Order: sequence, then structure tokens, then C-alpha cells
Amino acid sequence: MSKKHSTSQDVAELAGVSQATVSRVFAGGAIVSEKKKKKILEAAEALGYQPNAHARSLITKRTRMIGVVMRNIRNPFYSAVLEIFHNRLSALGYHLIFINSTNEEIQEKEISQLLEYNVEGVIITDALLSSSAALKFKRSEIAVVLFNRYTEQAGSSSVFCDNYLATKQIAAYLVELGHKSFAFISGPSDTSTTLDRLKGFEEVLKERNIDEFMIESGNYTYESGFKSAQELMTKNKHIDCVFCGNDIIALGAMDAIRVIGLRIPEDVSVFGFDNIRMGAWPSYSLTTWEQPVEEMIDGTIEILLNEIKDNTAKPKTLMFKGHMVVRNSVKKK
Amino acid sequence: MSKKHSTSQDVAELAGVSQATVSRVFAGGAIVSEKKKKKILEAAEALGYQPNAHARSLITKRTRMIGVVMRNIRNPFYSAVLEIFHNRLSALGYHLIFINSTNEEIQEKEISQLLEYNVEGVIITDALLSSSAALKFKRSEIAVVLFNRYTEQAGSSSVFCDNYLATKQIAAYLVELGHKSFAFISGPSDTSTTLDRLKGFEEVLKERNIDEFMIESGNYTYESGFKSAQELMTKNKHIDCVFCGNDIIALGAMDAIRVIGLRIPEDVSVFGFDNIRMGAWPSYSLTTWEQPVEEMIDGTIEILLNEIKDNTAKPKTLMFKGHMVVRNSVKKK
DNA sequence: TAAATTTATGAATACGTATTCATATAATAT
DNA sequence: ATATTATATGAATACGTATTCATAAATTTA
Repeated sequence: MSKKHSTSQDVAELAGVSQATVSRVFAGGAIVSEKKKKKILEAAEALGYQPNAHARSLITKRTRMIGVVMRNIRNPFYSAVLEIFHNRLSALGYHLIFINSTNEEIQEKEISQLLEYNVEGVIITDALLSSSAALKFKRSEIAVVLFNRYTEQAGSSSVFCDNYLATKQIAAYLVELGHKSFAFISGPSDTSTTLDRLKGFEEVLKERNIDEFMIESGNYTYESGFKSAQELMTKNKHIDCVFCGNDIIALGAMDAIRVIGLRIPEDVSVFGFDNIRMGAWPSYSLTTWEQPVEEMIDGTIEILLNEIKDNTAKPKTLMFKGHMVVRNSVKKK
Repeated sequence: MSKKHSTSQDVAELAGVSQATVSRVFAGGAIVSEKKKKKILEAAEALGYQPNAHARSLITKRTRMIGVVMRNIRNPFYSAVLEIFHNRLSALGYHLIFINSTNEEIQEKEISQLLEYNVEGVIITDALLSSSAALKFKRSEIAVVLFNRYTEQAGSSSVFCDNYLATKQIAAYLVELGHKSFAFISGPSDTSTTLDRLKGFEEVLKERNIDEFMIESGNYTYESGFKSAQELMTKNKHIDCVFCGNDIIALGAMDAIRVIGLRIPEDVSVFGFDNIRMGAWPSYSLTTWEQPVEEMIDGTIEILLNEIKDNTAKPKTLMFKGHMVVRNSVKKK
């Protein structure tokens, strides 16, 4: 029977070499004679040796760990995001510490966890970083990128879609199709995402002199979308177009509208945001705005890796445009 | 400006005590005078000190890390599972290393990652462990629990639903409602889950002398369910009942069936498995079998923690029953 | 008051690795 | 044949913490 964990020392003894030589084989990049190398690998195999990443990181100062802080993993948009982040980072030799945050702002406790484990970088999706939190990461020289959010303070990098521009285009499109009475079912009313989307939309409506505009805010879930739509539509029977803060809200809204007995898009048009796969399902066929997830993720990783390599790098902001995906939830002229 | 990471030594110097005393404060459970404790905490605060988890784990042999290997994170069932696992384990002071496996069997590389980081335990959802892989974990005394899968070899613990019994009840229910021509849209035909569900279903049909039974296997995704249903229904116009390997398949199947122009449940009944939230959405109102996720997760964690505490613990098997959730996708008498 | 115990602390060490430094051998150039 | 360089290896050390051991001070007991 072998010990719980064999160490490089154990391997060294079995192979008849020094611990240093074993380390050289596993750390790579050093010269070891073929003969000893073979012996060492055999010994390692026999003992089931695996280098200890913690001991290694103590020396190298590299943990090869990245923290992923995510809210709302139940939202298919973020499940997909997590999957893609994992696949990309894993291929690059990084490991993911997953943290499911429940708050709009990342918490002290979560930060501590990431600092203790000395992650090299942190990706924060759909949540904010207080300036004190940002400072903590900065002080520990941990790279941080916000995904799908941005901060005014410009302290940290962020990658997101230009929500303002997108919603302006969306609103213009919907107005031109002849809709008269609008509703916006949003996420939490204190998030930048929500505010930007609202701002762009509202501006266009004003420009076009449309003042029938109801707003109902909740959170980014199906249930919230369902409930909001139910309330809106029963109280305001004339609404003919509902713009939703994201796709999952839109699906909830569509179901609520149909339950009431209204048809989509004949009676009411529904527009989403994100372009999650479910929107393409024939039961919904949701017209929406696509966020170019893959490109956004690639951009996030590029910024993150760059900041890890060079901790003097200036915070970067990467803004994507996205584009409209027309299906059948919006009434055509 | 402070150094990249302050150490307990830095804190000790600033507070005018020894490193050992600092460690005693942060490790807890040791006696330190209130006066020095206060000084140390102040110094730590000033320096932004965080204990280094890697150095700590080197001494204590405890990493407080748990590996979660998951396939199919895009399946809402598993998104929910991940969220719950995270919330429970996080509350217990554990951190999650997330691994998105793409294979039916957990891979060498993934095992190495977990061994290198010295995780205390591993939860494997929806994937298998070869006996050689199981051996590796055993050798390193890493606790392993399979979630929603089991192994015949009885080498490792597992938690799952009694698929055989469940599908027997499901089949009996469907037959009694008068269905005559059945189809089973399954996941990969080489997984225990699929085989058990098929076995239970098939047995009952034989008992009741029903021989109209088509089988189409794919994988556990919406797209696969859609495609399978499309093929089945266009080729076999008489099928009046489709049992699906899981809910997400069922949703795909329902959409395909409706696209063809058939009504659910009037023309075709559809039955799912898992009881994901989406099944309750009015567009689907899927009749299904509920896996008691929360209890399964609690059971998994209990077994895991117990094996972590006592590595001589015998592998345990926890089998749940689950229950039928009747909605409107199955034709009533 | 002396002896015994408790409380509080620092010095020293171990955890498992990577890496520097020193050294010895082999290969090449002069 | 000698000087130089390249190759190969081990000894020693550092990373940042927890913990044992020793010891001094404070407290309790006899």
C-alpha cells in the first residue's frame, strides 16, 4: 500500500535520483538525461504520483486558477457562458473556482475566498464590484474583468454590449412597424444594464412622440417576466408591444400573454434580448437582439490573460454591438 | 504601497509579535491575549492580509476544495443542480472546482487536475468513473460520489433515482390511460440511466402485451429530442404516446410534434423525466416524473462529507423513488 | 510562601515543490 | 593535450503557513 499522497521525494528514492531531478522532469523546461527521465516516469507511475499544485504555486506564485463569479446560473444565457468560459480556460490550462453570487454586488466573503486561493484572475458576470472591492483585487494584483456589466469608475476592465445603442435601434424598429403603446419589462431597476436599455428605448419613443409607455421592473427570471406581463396586460388592454429586458423574461411574458388569451404577434408583439437558444424554439420564435457571446468571451479572456501577464496594463473596455434576430414574435407590417 | 501579498510575517512585524502568534489568530482555536489579538487584526487590516490557502493546505492537509464534474451544464436540470450544490457546500466552507466534462466517462486529464489540487472530494454528475479512475481517487483517498449515475462495481458511492421502478409505474400509468402505440426517445443508449428507464418501460409493455414500441436514441438535449420526434412521428403516424428520457428531450419532442401539426395531448401524449421548471411553463405543461433534487443533493453531500471525515467508510448507495407530476401533456381517459 | 498549574508567546520545524548554486562529467574547440 | 563549453545532477534553500516544543509569566492550589 502506498501513502496517501506520494511526493517527489518518494519518486526520487524509488528512481534513485534526487528530488530536484524529479521536479525538473515534472516542471519541464529543464535538461534531464533520457535514462533518468524514463526511470523517474516509471517510478511516478508506479506510485501514482501527481505534483502537488499547492506546493508548486507557493514557489512559482502562479496558481493557474481563475475565479468565476456568476449570478443567475439558472438563466440559460449564463449556463452557456459558464460552459464556454470553462472550455476556453481549461484548454489554456486554467482551473475554475465557481462562485454563485446572489447579490447585485460581489460580497466581502466571496472576495476573501478568491484572495485566499490566490486566483490569478476573476471574471464577474452580471454583478458589480464596489470600489473597495476593486481596490482589494488591485492591491493583490489580481486581474478582474466584468462581463456584461461596466463601471463608471473605470477602475476595472469590462466587456459588454452597447445596450443604449441596441435599444435605440430596437425601439426605432418597433415604432416603424406601427406599434403605438409600449411596455418595458425590465430586470432590477438599479443595474446599469437595465438603465441603459431603458434609456435608449425611452429616448426614441420621445423623439417619435409616443407617450404610451409602461414600465414594470422585476428581475431577470421567467417567473418575474410572467408576473409582470400578467399585471401589465390585464391593467392596460391597449398595449401592443412589450420589450423585455432579456430573453428569459420575454419567454415568461409570452406565456403570460397567451394565458390571458392574446395572440403573439397578432395582438401583442414581444421583443427580447440576448438570443438564448430557447428563443428559437418554435413555441416561442422570439425576435430578439443577439449578444455575440463567443466574441465577448474571447475578448474577456484576452483582456484577463493580458492583465495577468502584465499587471500594469490599463483597464480596458470592450464594447460590442450585437445585432437583431428577427423571428415571429413581432407583428410585421 | 504594499507588496503583492502580505504574509503573516509582515503582519507579525507590524504588530510586534511573532509569526506564530499571527497564525494562531487566523487559524483559530488557540489562545492569544486580547491585546495582541487586537493589534494583529489591525495590522492585518492595514496590510490587507489574507491567509494563503495553499500554504495552509500544505500543513493541514485540508484544501477545503471539492471538485464538481458535470456534463451538460446547459441542461436546466444540471444548472439547478450546480446552483444547489454550490450553495450548500459554500455554506459549509467548501470551494468548488468546476469541471465541464464532455465525455460519458471522466477523463484522465480531468482526474489529474483534481488530484493535483488535492480536492477533498469529487462529485460526478451524469458521468461515469472507469474502475481505473476510481482506483486513482481511492489511492489518493479522495472521496467520490456519483450523482444520478451508479456503477455495478460498487467501488464508489452513488445517489440516484430508481429509474427502473419509476419507468414501470410510468408505463403502467400510460397503458391504463389507453395508449396503444408507444415510442421511447432516449439519451445515449450506453448509459445506465437510459438502459434502466428502457428496461422498466419495456417490461411493463410486454406484460400488457403491447408490442407497438419504437425506440429512438440520441442525447439528452432539446435538439436531439426534436429531431428524434420528427423522424419517429413522420414515419409512424399511429404513435399515440411518447415517453422521453428526460424533460429537455420532451420539450424538443413536443415542439416537433406540434410543428408536424399534431396536438398534445389529443393526438399524442408526451411524458418526461426530471421535472425541470420549464416543464411547468404553460406552453408545455409537461407531465413528468420528479426527481427529488434537493434531497438527492443533501444525500450526496452527507455521504461525501462522511467519506472525507472517515476514509475507511464503505461506499454507500442512496436510491430515491421520486414521484409522478401530472400536468396536461398526457391524454386523460 | 512554595509548589503546581494555567496562560501566552516565540523559536524552530515541516509541508512538497521549484530553483539557485556548486560541481562533476562529457563534449568540443584550440 | 589543454582550455573551454555544454550537459547533468545533487545539496541547499525559499515559498507562507500551522504546530510542536520550550519557556516565561501569571494564576491557582496546598
